[in-house]
Amino acid sequence: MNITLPDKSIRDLPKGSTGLDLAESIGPGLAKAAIAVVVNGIQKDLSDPINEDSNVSIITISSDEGLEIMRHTLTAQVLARAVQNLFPGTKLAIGPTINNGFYYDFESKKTISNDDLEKIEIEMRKIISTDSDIKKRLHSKQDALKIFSEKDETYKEIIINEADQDDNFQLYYQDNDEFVDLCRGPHLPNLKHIGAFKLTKVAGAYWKGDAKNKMLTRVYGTAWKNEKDLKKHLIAIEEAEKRDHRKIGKEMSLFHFQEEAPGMVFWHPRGWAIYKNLESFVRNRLEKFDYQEIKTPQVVDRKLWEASGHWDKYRENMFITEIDEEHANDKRTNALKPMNCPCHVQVYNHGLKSYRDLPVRLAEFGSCHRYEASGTLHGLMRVRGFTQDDGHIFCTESQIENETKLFIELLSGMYKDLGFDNFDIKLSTRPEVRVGSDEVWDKAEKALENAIQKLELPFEIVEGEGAFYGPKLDFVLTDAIGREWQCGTFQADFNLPDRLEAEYVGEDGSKHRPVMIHRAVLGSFERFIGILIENYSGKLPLWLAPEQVAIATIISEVDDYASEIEEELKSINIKVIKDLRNEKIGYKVREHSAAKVPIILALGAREKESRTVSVRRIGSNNTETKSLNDFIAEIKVEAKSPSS
RNA sequence: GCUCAUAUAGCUCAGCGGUAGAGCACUUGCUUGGUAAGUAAGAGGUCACCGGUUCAAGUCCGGUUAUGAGCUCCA
Repeated sequence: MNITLPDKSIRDLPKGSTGLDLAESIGPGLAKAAIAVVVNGIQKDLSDPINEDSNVSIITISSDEGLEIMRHTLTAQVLARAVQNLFPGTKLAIGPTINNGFYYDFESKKTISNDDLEKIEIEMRKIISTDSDIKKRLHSKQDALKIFSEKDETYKEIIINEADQDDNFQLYYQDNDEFVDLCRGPHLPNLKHIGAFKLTKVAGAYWKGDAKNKMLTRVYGTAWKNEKDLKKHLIAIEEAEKRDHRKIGKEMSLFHFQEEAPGMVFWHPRGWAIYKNLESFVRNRLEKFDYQEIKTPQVVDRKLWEASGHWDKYRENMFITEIDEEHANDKRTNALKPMNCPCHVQVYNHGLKSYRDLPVRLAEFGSCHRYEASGTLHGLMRVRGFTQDDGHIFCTESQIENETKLFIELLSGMYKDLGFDNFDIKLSTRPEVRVGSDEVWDKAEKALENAIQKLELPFEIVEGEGAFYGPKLDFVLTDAIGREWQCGTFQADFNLPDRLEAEYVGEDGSKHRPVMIHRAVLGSFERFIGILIENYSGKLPLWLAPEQVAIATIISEVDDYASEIEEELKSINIKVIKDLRNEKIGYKVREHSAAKVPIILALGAREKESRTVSVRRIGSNNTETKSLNDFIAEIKVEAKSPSS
């Protein structure tokens, strides 16, 4: 039979040759490095026979595919075996690979904790050092079930029973046959191909990812082809931890949380300064795009939530308020608003609207409260009290396309000015369960798609992931270290205008339902500020920084000069810290650098004499001396918000 | 919400049955020093909360709350 290699060369091998035979026919080096093959696009074990003319490529650990196979073998054959060696009676569930590593889910009588990881690693290295071959046998369903039921591997039995095949269940063994695991494969032919690895954490995980099921113990690890790559990865994780907004927020005293209000931010002066800078940036942009800003109530009677449908669906996530009976006649049940849209419809409904008024664009910095499950709270990223840069557009179906286009223009400009040049767009289409006719969905999906295409932007379609009330666009930005954050959203809604009876008078003189579009660019201010802090490692651009210039004196004779500069900077709205303390300049520089003040001016006798300033910028160890007038002119321009 | 872990000074952490510790920060004295820590002294704590074991509990046990890592969830 003829085997076609990726370089199009053809080799003639006897029928039934294995991947290993093929590799050997090419060269001994490759035979040694080979770990698996891809036959006609499907990954196979090196020992699998090839029975017909095929396109075959050989996988080594240097490729992404090879690395994944190695991680897979490491978890399924080594980690699983090590845990069973150490903790007999542990049952195996599943052990897949993930980005940069792998995990395995176990059910064990012994609670496995982080302290056990080192012990498990040692056991794993012991197993690897045996250089065992990994062998595969195929079993019928019945045989496979028998093998695992004897071992009391409940989860493997479930997997086999739920599989649609009747035979060819792949079981992998190591040398002595003591350890067996069911696996789709392929695996390394021998444990000596395993590279560098480290177990990273243990955590609970539900069987099959369903909260109704039993909680299993999941052990996570990371694995690479060599020590160098492993180290690189561990350093990258450390770097990411250094920019954790909770850590930086504490260091810079931006905000805090406390027990009495879990998930609600106590903003400190400096953190709130950032918030205000961001808010006024957004406000200016919204005005430019013809939004009208409104403000609606925090506490609203349940009747409105019943009408909007939220009471039925999301009540368990709402903060409900009841008035103490002793103190009020009015015992109505209210809820803190979990979202702004029902209130926005109330504003829209006030006064008769004509088709000439559309589109109506209402915006609100809407404070919302949602009772999020306690385990999901996470710094500023996931909170219970937050403020959306929310907005709702009431328009006709035929206006959706243009509104989409305008929104993307608004959003891309804002992201760019905030320092995010790249973002992806995801278009989510109709889900199985939905409201509205197919005809309307066709039009709405088409409108969103057309708008993106006219702007010549790439996008991805996510089938069936739209909300039940309409299709949506999600905007995902990429931060400085390559992490993705979904922030912006644009959702057409055919449901709420109906439920809350929004109307406009059409050209024909009769009443029609407008389409409502829910949209946000940042998502929530809290979360977005968290993202900004992590993106910039706290070193925010001058216009967003809570304190912009620190004036640090070297000798007390220049205090008056420092005060003069302070006054001048304040007069052009620059936020200044004047540091006249009896400390050395090195001490002052260190302190203000740690506080991430963008600009430090050091003033000594020379500067006062020549009316200059010595400028030191955050992130740089160089200083630059320039005339006070030049500095003022420069900073005046630089500190301007990009929205002004 | 679930699993596991953690909770000691403003911050970072040590202490693990026998009178609460360190570094930094803070206050005061000396020091006017040229770009990431001058120097000395002082002050600062119901050891998260509630209960239990013990002659004796930050220390051991149980519960509560919060936080962390995952899981589930996110209108």
